[in-house]
Amino acid sequence: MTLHQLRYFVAVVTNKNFTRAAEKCLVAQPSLSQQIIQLERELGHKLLERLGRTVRPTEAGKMFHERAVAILASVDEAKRRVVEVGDPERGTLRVGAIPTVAPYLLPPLITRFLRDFPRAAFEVTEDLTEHTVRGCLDGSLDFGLVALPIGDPRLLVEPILREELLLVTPSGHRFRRKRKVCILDLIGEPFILLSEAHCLGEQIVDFCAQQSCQPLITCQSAQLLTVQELVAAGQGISLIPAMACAKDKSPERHCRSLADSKPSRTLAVIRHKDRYQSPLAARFVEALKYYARACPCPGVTDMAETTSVH
Amino acid sequence: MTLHQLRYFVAVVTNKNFTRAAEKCLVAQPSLSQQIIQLERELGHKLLERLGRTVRPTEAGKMFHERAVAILASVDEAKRRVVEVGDPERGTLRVGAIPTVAPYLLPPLITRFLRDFPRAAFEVTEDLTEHTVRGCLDGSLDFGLVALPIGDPRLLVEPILREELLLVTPSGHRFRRKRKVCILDLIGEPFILLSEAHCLGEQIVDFCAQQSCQPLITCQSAQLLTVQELVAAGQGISLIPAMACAKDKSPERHCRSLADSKPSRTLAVIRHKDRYQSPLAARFVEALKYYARACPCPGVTDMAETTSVH
DNA sequence: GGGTTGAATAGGAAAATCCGATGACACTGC
DNA sequence: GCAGTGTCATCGGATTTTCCTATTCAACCC
Repeated sequence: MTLHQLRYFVAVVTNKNFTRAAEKCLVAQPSLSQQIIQLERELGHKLLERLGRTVRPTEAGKMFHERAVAILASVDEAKRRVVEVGDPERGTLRVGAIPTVAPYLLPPLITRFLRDFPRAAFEVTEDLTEHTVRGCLDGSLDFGLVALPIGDPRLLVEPILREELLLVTPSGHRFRRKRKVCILDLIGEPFILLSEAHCLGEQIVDFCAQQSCQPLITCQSAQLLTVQELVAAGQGISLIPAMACAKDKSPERHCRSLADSKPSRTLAVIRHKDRYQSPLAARFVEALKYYARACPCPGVTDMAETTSVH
Repeated sequence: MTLHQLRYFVAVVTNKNFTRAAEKCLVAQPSLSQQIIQLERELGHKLLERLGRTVRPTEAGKMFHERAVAILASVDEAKRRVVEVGDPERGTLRVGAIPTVAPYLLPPLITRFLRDFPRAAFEVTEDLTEHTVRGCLDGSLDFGLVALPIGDPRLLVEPILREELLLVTPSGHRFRRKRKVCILDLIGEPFILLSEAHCLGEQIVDFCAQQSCQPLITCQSAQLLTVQELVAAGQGISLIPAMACAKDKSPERHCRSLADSKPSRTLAVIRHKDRYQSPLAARFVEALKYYARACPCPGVTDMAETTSVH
């Protein structure tokens, strides 16, 4: 058995296809096929079912895949830890973050962190909550930045900051003339919602349902930026995280707090409970908390020193 | 990085010597040297300090060694689990046991188990408590049979049976004429002790100290069998586990229970808390408990259904 | 059926690994 | 000191493994 064989096998399972897997692994398809066949021969079991056009793992294959991913992650971690020995400020931090957080929180944070730790390096992976969680579990991420709630008991969840969701309206909207806008004012208002694939989209729907306020959803978009631009274009109003509003300098739209029940979300760092945390990673989490306290952005409040919840 | 390189590296660390490691790995020494050098080059760090005649790992090397052992164990486990898929009664059980237990408990148990599960296989490793514990921790053993106490919090400890330590005397000893022998009768009596490397040796010393009874230790031996033979040869008396007495058919020595405070030890199965337990391994632990209940040997009592202790 | 997609096979090239012989170095014993 | 020994690194060539291109074979799709 070879680590290459494990890599090839994992690639086939994730791509469900030999040819694409071979491309990803930068080898020719026959080479990959041979290695898989040899792996199966050594183990004495078929790992993959080749049925016509699709490939999927057998029962044994599923089990083996799980272990193979763990082994590869473990190899990777061993390598990275060797680099860290003797210079705890050197190393690569693999950070996952959801798309509604990553562009607003990470760039200033990473910039500042690299000023203090110039020999650190970053690998940022922007993806939905589900994938970020999976990355933390299988070891391909050191930690993830996501919004609560997070349920997995294998993860350590540290709340970092609470972020208000602000009302964003086109500049010329009639709400601008109101002294205050309440949640129930949104009823019947054309509303632009983030796709429910994002946890933020879900959370807004839940919040509105709780407040018995059903806005008139006119449009669903996959990106926060698109939502903002649609608002500017006069297609409706929306609720947007405070940090996204703070970054938004466009004169065509305007952000404000709701007057009565202010919706918010809590961002948290998640990481695997049992996995080793490098000194550098620990420093980054510290920096993150410090940043939350010092954040100049209105609508963002740091968490009181909470103990970790799972 | 290659799995072979990891194996070679681990072999060098355990043997503290390239040449011997190469022999163990069934390759020539230059091949092994090259692979180690390449591994070090890839990681960008020296892993081993070659100082004159001895080799020892650097700081980075120690850390990497720990991970390498875990990775290799994990590869091994993945292989073994593939074999188990589809036939949960097939597989290899890697059992560790201390020398004062292994020859008395395992042979009948394994014989009986193989009658019920003929497609199972065994790999028995007989070694002192410390090594057995280490094997369970690093994954080279599925479980271990040891005597309490066991302190490591990463282990699951299930007490199996309590075994009395019986007094063994030469056939013609004056104790044979006594109706009962008490612990304090042993004072000043020539006593043959098992080497304190064995936990049993330690336990007997502790027990005697507790009872303020200091026998006259005339001889320390590394094997239980040697102790028994020395007793038969009239060199003294000793305390021997009940199962060892039951196996002992020699007419030259005689076993009996102490009349007052009966010393005993508790045997337990230990295994890693987080590691996967194969169905077959679970069946073996069951068989072990069943055997403890049905054990025909006087001085052995099974544990009441206890919850696992750590 | 002809076209397409995708995995296996074949044969030879390229690369990695291995081996024996040898060199370099330190320690040992006289 | 100085030969002797134990031990790891280096060298050149043999062996084995891996990889690539070209091709075949099988399933699916019109």
